[in-house]
Amino acid sequence: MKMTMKDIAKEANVSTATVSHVINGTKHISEEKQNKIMEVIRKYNYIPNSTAKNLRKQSTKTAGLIVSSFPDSFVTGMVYGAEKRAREMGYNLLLINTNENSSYEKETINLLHAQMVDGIILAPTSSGASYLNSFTDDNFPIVLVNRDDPSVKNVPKVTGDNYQTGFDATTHLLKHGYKKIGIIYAVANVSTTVNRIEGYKDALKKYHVPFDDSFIEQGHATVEGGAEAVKSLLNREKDISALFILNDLMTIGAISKIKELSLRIPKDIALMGFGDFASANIIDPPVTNIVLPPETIGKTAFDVLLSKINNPEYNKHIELPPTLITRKSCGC
Amino acid sequence: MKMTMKDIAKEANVSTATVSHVINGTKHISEEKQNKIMEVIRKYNYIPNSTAKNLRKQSTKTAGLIVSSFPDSFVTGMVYGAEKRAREMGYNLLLINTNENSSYEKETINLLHAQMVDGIILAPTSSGASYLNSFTDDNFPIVLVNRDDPSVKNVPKVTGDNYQTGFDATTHLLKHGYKKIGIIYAVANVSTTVNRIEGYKDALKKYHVPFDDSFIEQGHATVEGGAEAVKSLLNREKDISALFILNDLMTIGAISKIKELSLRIPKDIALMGFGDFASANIIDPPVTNIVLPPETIGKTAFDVLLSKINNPEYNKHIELPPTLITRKSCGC
DNA sequence: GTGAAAGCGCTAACAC
DNA sequence: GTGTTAGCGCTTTCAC
Repeated sequence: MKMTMKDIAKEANVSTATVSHVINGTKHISEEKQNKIMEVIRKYNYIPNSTAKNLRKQSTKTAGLIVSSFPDSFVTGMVYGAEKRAREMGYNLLLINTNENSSYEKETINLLHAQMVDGIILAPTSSGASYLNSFTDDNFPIVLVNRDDPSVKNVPKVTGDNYQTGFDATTHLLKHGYKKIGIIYAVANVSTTVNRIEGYKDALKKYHVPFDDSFIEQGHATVEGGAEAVKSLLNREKDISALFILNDLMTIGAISKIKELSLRIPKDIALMGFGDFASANIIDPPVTNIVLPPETIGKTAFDVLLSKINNPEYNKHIELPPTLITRKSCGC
Repeated sequence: MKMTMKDIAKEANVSTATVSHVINGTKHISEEKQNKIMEVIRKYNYIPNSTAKNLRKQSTKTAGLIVSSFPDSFVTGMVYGAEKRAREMGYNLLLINTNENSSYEKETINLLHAQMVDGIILAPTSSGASYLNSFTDDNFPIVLVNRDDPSVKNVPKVTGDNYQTGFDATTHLLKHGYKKIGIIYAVANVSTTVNRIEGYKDALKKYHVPFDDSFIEQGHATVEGGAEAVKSLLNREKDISALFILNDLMTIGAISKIKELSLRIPKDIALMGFGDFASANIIDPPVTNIVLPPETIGKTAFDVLLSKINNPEYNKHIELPPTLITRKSCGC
């Protein structure tokens, strides 16, 4: 049978107030009653009903984590970091995957806003998140993660430094002498993609290499998508000598296609991937990647959410730097 | 300002009951009042407080998904399948990762049991889950996923057929003529490992190959762990001619180590991996894997949870069959 | 130190 | 067709 605090109180011959106080340590209760109450609690294995507690306290100690592309290895890492941190801090995490579906995203936020959650960590879809302003204006704690959206005001953000990522990756390729550098990306109109391309452009500019937007190709964020993107890009631009690929699955697909085309890496075409997938080192040749720390981003996002919950004025933008892991595919 | 149903009722000159009925469609309300109410609701962008609703209805429309090793690609796939299905069915998912920590698992289940969740999908740790019986006896809906634990009664289960996985993988290697087949695994005392090894033994028996338990090696479920396990196994058993590796990251580590040892795959040592990782096809040689469908397992687990919620007597064990993806590493 | 009781925001039985 | 109201299980103010 399901026990309530009332039942416990009755059996211990005290009031519910007293029971509540010993459970939460909110007031000093005589040792005698305390012992008696704990005994009854243990006897029935009683656990207070969180729903009732939540209603009363207007807080659920759970946060929403809304991502838009799962399972992508980067996103998975973020989820891991956030979940771990949440747990450490006594929170639970509601995981929602919107699959880049913006109207589902809105719906979800509305739902979670209705008290199910103390705050939300959101990796927005590509459709823009300015509708969030009605929530943030209301001081509902939201933090933007991974993807930035400048149109949302009054939110803290945790992202990787995608501009620097694009800049460093491109510079590295440029230093190896490659000038015709293609880019393959998956999701348009998100800061991760846009900023990396900005960095790419600026690196080209610095090296006086003209920018050509037909060197940029979009594809699906899958192995097959990467293969197809390479094919269509190389078909159009035959003298591309290096590739910067913004997604790990696509990198794998790209390598597959390049080998199929009997092109040699890096001799005929050099390769720079994004995100450090496990097999990067045993592929022939080992693939050079530029990485952003997904787990740290997730963990930090949760910390930032907590800051925002405790201080509505907290609106920092934390940007984590990239790391270049050089192996052979870039010509190193 | 935060609106309540009472506020809406007052502004629309009706009772809260009427508001509730138009929101939930639980009774027929005159079109006139209905319109008025909807208008007020929209005006304030009102959303009913779920906590209050949950308390009243004794149901939260959220389920707990407790996994013990995240982010492992198999687990990630399961999470994806379950989350997707939950969403389709109007449920939310609370994701918890116990990191193989059994006492944290217990704690979590206690917590979630206290009304935060309508049921739980659990991939138990290796420490045994018989303590669950106190919950399942109470008809709290729990489904075991991925890892089976026969000591838990009155639960439905969704797993891969791990016995068949071990049997088929081993048989395939045997048919290629390999007799000295090593096994590398990560987690001891879980059905996934134990049953695959059972299948391995039975396959050996069928081919009249003696079983030798020093052919079995444990390691960490990481790239490095796989490398080390291969090293120590090959050090001990020099005439091993094939390897069955139960975890994808370990497979990658193993390949790395084998190449480092200047051994050729499959000539010197054949390889059978588990789980179809993206790069399997572009590694040299492409690696043969036996796979169980993580996404289907996750999706099915959620369906089964729903069945269990609706029918406390539902206790089926659904076992999904493996698929062999033959490439080159096995000698094919 | 302890208890009575109000009230969090909703649903649903019941009355009209 | 609509309103009144009890009550879900807890926390917390206020008396004592």
